[in-house]
Parts: sequence; structure tokens; C-alpha cells
Amino acid sequence: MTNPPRPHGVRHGARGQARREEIVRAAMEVIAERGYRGASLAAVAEKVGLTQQGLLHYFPSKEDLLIAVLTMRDEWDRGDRVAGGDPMTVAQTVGVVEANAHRPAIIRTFSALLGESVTEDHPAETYFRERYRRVRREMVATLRERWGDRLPSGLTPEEAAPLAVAIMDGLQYQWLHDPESIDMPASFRDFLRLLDPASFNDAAPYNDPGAPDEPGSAA
Amino acid sequence: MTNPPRPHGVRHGARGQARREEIVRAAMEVIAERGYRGASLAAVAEKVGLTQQGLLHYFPSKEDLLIAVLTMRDEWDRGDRVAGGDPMTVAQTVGVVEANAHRPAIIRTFSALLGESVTEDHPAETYFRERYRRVRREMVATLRERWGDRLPSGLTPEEAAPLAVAIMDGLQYQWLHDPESIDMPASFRDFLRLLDPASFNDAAPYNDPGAPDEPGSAA
DNA sequence: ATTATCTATAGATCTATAGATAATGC
DNA sequence: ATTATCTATAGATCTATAGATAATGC
Repeated sequence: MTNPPRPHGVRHGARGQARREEIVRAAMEVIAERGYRGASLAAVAEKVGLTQQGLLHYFPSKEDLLIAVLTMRDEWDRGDRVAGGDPMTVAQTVGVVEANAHRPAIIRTFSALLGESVTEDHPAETYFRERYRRVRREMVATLRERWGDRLPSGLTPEEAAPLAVAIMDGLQYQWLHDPESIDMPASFRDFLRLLDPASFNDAAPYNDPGAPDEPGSAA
Repeated sequence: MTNPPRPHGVRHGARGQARREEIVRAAMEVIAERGYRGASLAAVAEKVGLTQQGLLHYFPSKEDLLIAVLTMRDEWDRGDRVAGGDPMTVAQTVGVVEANAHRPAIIRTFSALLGESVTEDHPAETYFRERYRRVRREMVATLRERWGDRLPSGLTPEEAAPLAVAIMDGLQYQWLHDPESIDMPASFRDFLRLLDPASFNDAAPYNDPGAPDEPGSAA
């Protein structure tokens, strides 16, 4: 196993790496509960059985801890995509939404961060701007791979991509506030019906009809 | 002029009412800058030339001030709707999005609050859950009024309403982070093209084609 | 030596209460 | 009398620094 890069100047062995990861997970929980500004290092420390000062040994400042949280999300994102660097298929985006519907805590963490990040000088501001650019770009590739330069509904992939991204974020807020009223995966599939109405004359589950075979995959 | 109801037990004359409104606007600015949890009463007070303790004369607690902010938004919402209680037309929803694109500070305030409100025991939690229910209900009425029980794309108004609401919220976050990259009204019109593809074979501005005559206006 | 963790503490905030004083309105 | 505003201050936090001590790893 090659050593992962060690940020922050402080060196940590395998033991320390595990501890760091434990701390990052605790931080995500506390952020889900109180947001980033509302999250105290003491609360995070308590979750992992450390004092606040003990925690600062691993992350020398609160912002360093936030950066680690965002970095962890980037790593998950990469995991979601096919290793080869191909864009996700449309069916895989549905899979992401379905997975999200089973991880409310994670969704809460990043929905809280997204909201805070529009305020002044928020340390996640740049992160979200760049993440959105990347996610829209990937969504364009996903849509173009599936439908070409013009979706059945008449939109271009460039027009539809910000809508698809907006739908995912927006549904999350409605769902977090009222899980009984909102079925995120079903609504996301409804949105896909809008992109390609002909393929869905009834509410059949989305399974990439007429798409080329998968895993080995793609046209 | 009938006296508006005076909440919070503390009485205020016309002079005091104006001061209260000034404070609420300052609070919205500070929330846009720092979120609710990050907003200090001292920062709000400074904007209106008061001490923090002077401000507490008008709003006896920070939460009371937040409630006033949310109440003000409810009043704007009511202003957006036609007096008669009819649902908004589709064209009017486009108008709301266009107006929003000119008030980034307000959008920032409520996007920050929405994000924070998914965290534990946030004082705006109930507000947003109920607001969403109402907004979805109104959107259903808007869509049904325009297209009946089945939209051209095949969705029911009940299926499309949460999507329309999600689009508005989601676009706001992308736009706040990257106004150069996102044209909110244009994207919202793109979404309407999805709801009724036949009406939009090119990217003409949305003007409710074929809609029944409207109150004062527009065929 | 390095890593992991603790106690002590400085220095900033923050909300809210208590109580004084000045100005306004019947 | 009521309203508007201030000074003083209690009581909680919070982040981060300093420096000690114990445990690990070469």
C-alpha cells in the first residue's frame, strides 16, 4: 500500500490516519447538527473521546478540519464515478440519488455547508463554486453520451445540466424538511421523464431504456 | 390606516414600527453576510446606529428578530400573489425568478437560512417545512390552472410541483456561487420548456402562449 | 525523537439581564 | 406613564497557544 500524501505538515502514521478519519466523520456529524460556524471543536472532540486541544493536534485549526471534510467528499465523488474516467450513465445518476436517500446525515452535512457557503468569506465558498462547475461539466457529458447534442425535449445538454444539478440540490432541502412528503428518487425520475418524455408513458422505474449495454458500457 | 397587530407584548407607535422595520432589514443583511447563527446582535445594532442592548428593546431575543425576518418574507410572498387569492400564473412565476435575479442580497439571506435550517433545533425549521408545503400546494394550483390534470410532458401537477420548487432553490445556489455561469431566469424558462416542449421549438421568452386571458393583462 | 494527549489559560465574542436616564405622548 | 436608549456586567462559549507528560517507534 502506497502512503497517502500527508497534508498540514504534521506527520501521522497509520494509527494517526485512522484517528484523523474518525475525527473527520465526527466533524461531519457535528456540522449536520449545527452547521460549520455553529460546530465547536469541543463537540467534535467529545465524539471521539478527546479534549478540544487534543483534537487540534490532528487538525491545527478549525478550517483545516473543514478542508478535510470537503476533501473526503471529493474522494467519495471520485469513487462514484467509473474508474476509467468515463462520464456516469444516466442510470448511475439515479443510483446516486437513491443512495443519498439512505444517508440523510451526509446530505444534511453538505446541505448545511452549501447554505452557509453563500455567506461572506465562508471557507467553503471556492470549494462549492468549483465543485458546481465540475459537476455541471460531468452532467453535460452524461447527458450528451445518452442523447447527443439535443435531448428529446429540445434542450441542449448545456441547458439541461444546471437544471439536473439544481433538481438534486433543491429536492434535498425539501426532503430533509419533510421526508414523508418527498420521494427524492421518484421525483428525480420524474425529472428524467421530462428530459425524455417519449420513453416514459407511464411511471416505470428509470432503467436507461434503449441504452447500450452497461459495465463494459457505452456507445 | 388600521393599526397593524403588535406582536411580542412590547408596544410600539408608528415611530417604533419604522425602527423595527429598519432593524429587520439590517438583520437580513447581516444574515446574508454571516448566516443566522453567525449573525451577532451587535452587528445588526451597529447597522442601525444602536447598541446591542438598545436593539433588544425592540426584539427581546435574537430568535424574536429571526421570527420578524421570516414574517416579513411571508408578507412579501403574499404581495407576490394576486390579491384575489387566485394562484399565480406560470408567467408570474417567471416574473418572480426574474425579480430574484435582481435581489442577490435577499436571495442570499434566505438561501443561507434554508441551509442552516436543516440543522438540529434550528428556529426556522418549522417555518421552512410549512412554507414548502404551502409553496408546493400553490405551484400545483398554478400548473393545474395552466395545463389541467396532465402536463404535456405527461407529469401530473403534483409530480411537477416539487420539481419546479427544487429548480428555483437549486438554481439560486448555483447562481450565488457563480453568477457569470448561471442565468437563473433563462434556466427557469428552460425548465418550463421541459414541462411543455411543444410550445417551445426555439428559445423564445416565456409568455404563456395559448393561456386563457388573464386578470388585467396579457393574452 | 516523534506522536498523542492533557491542563492551564489568554483573548475574543455573544446573549441577555438589571437598572439608569432622557425624551415623548396623554 | 411609556418609549427609547445607554452603561455595566454576568455567565457562557469558542479558538488557539504554551507547555507538560506519557507512550511509541526507530
